Amino acid sequence: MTLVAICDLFADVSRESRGKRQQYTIDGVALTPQHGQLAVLLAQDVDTRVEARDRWALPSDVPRAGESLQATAQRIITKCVEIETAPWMVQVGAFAQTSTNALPTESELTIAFVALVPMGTEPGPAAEAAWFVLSELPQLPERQEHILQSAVAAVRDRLDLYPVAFRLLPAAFTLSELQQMYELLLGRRLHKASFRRALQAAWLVEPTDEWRSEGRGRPAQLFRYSPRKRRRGRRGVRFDLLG
Amino acid sequence: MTLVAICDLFADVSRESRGKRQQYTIDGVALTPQHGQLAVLLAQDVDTRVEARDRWALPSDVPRAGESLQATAQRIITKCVEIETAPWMVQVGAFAQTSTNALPTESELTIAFVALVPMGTEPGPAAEAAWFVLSELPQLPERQEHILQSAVAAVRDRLDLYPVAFRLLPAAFTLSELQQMYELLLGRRLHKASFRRALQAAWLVEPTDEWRSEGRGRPAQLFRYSPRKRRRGRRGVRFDLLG
DNA sequence: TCAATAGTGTCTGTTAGACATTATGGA
DNA sequence: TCCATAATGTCTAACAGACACTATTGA
Repeated sequence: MTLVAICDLFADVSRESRGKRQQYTIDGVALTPQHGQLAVLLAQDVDTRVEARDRWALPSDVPRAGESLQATAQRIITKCVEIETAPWMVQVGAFAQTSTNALPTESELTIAFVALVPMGTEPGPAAEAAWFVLSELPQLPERQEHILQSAVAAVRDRLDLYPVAFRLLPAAFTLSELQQMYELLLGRRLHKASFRRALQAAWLVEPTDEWRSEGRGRPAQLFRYSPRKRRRGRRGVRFDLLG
Repeated sequence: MTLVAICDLFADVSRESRGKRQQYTIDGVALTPQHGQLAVLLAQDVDTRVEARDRWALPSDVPRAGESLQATAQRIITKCVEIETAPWMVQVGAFAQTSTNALPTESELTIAFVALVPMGTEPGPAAEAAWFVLSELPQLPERQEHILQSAVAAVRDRLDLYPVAFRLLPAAFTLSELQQMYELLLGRRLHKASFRRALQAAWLVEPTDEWRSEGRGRPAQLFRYSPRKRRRGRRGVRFDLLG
């Protein structure tokens, strides 16, 4: 074995373990409401090769030295959207490469985070990013499709435990908007009277002095998120959802 | 730079990227009921160094070539317990090294899975493993304490969505045992009559012909898990748990 | 017999879901 | 005026939680 060969081998190993292709990456799934649906933030693939043009993918990056997973995900999202405060975010999980159909640009392992971004937030100026409603997605790598499904499911699973719907709304909103947000996240219709009664019992919102008139009907009062008590559910076990 | 120096450097990089210390590991959190509490399966640290003796830790390993994360976790768990069928298992999440307090034996990143093992399952013969009730844990690395808390929380969060309690019971059980299991997982007492009414409405169990007498009182009928319908919850939003 | 546990029947306050009604704007 | 939407009141069936009661064993 010649010295040149050893150096080549060393360079190869070094690139893999230290260089841009780390053993794992972080994927950020940013969700926002748009046209009565959920929309996800996709970025143009940074890979400049010709065959990678016009390919959309979840924003992704690797952690910097000493940077936590959550901080990395925050950085990835905030780089792609015009947002002032850090959005609500939670880890979806780790996803290994599904051995078949592996793209050369994909890392062996990725850890996905899902973030909720208020409606009306624009994609960032620097990054090549855009919102896509879930029903009109471009072609995505197989693993990213799976991550996206898991991310939406992770938000839905937390709906009745955390007030995530308010994270998707502006600071002031009408109760109809709030109900539509819950219906969007739950994927089914709710009864207006019951919804408001439950909302009142939970002491989650307070009315403002403002009213908003849109279209024909009576103007709606604006509310703001303002949790008061935390009356933990002291009811028995609900088996309805089991099975 | 001499050839020897280059070779040393190469060897160092190579060990990190390919050798036994991978960039990520899989941790398995096996839970079982024991003495009215949850118990976790811990293994003796495989590290044979003197200072690592008598150190208990979560069973852990790295994926083999082409092995999925879930399959790796299954292998880790089934190696440590006397179990016939694969237990219920779900991913808890990815945990990076908390930069400070990093032990040299810990990988940079670990992906934790939690498994529910039926009561009475014995630790495996080959492995140096044992059950520890959560209130009497030995000293664990800081990150493993955190993983353990997250694993228990992950199971509790799924309690009202999936019938996980049955995974902790033998095939035949009394309704009192089932109620105790729910009380153990929920961390609070339930009302007997309400519990049974909800159970009957959910069509989750069916009675067997057997009865079991333990101690003084009237013998209890044995039931088995047998989900019939899946009456998805068509009720409104419960805000009690929000806030 | 007493003690202890299993299992069931009944009552009541609460609430989800449905329906109806009033209020208030725009077309 | 008609229509559309907001907001609220009322009714009912269902259910959670509580209590009481019966049933069946061991001590």
